[in-house]
Amino acid sequence: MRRYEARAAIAKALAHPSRLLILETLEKKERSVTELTDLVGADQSTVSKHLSVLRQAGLVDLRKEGVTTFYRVKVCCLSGFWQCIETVLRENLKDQRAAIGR
Amino acid sequence: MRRYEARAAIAKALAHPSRLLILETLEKKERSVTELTDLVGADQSTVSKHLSVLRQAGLVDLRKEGVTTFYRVKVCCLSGFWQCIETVLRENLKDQRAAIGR
DNA sequence: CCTATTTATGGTGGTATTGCCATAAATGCA
DNA sequence: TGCATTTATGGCAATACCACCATAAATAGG
Repeated sequence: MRRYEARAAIAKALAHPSRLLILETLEKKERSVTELTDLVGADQSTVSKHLSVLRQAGLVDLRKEGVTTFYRVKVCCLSGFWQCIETVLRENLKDQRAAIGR
Repeated sequence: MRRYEARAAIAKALAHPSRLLILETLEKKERSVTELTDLVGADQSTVSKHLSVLRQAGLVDLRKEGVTTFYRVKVCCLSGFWQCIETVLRENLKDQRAAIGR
């Protein structure tokens, strides 16, 4: 069961819309907290905590340059995750349509 | 942002150790609620609710046969998810070792 | 018909998550 | 030094999640 707790901890870090947005953005290039705060549109402290969650899970890494902190994606396996999610969403949509059409 | 909420809903369904155990078990073959309750080792009502969460997310499907309900995996994309999680866990372990060794 | 089995659901208490505010710490610049 | 900028953290209230208990509903068997 220990094994599944470790896995669930990663999934939990992925289980928030703002964090998914952040992750996908960081996949393109690194960003400062200020930039990510503008992107997400929440309080700076809120974004900082989201970043902390992603970091604890080992999904992102940071690089300090003077007073600003640049975050970047640490792992290279996210495409598998995105694909899985998108597949499920497509299936669900298809089922919904089928249910309505009947 | 709507798009990320839909994605996060799927990730949320994956963000619990019991649900991950259930999913991985169902990948092999369909199971009844009783079987899954024994497997997880929680209350039957708890397992039933976990299954409801997985179903709402579109991750599992059910088939009723008399009084028993058989659940089965509905999507075929989970391997991408497992691989991503495992990769992250391996990376984290490696980093931990490196941090201790220094 | 009565009973046992199987599953789902309402209720409840405890815990965790989330968001914002205020603020501290660190850095850079005039 | 004084001040602005950038992040991180503690505090707190609202919400969501989770586990169990009790129980209802449906079916199968005697």
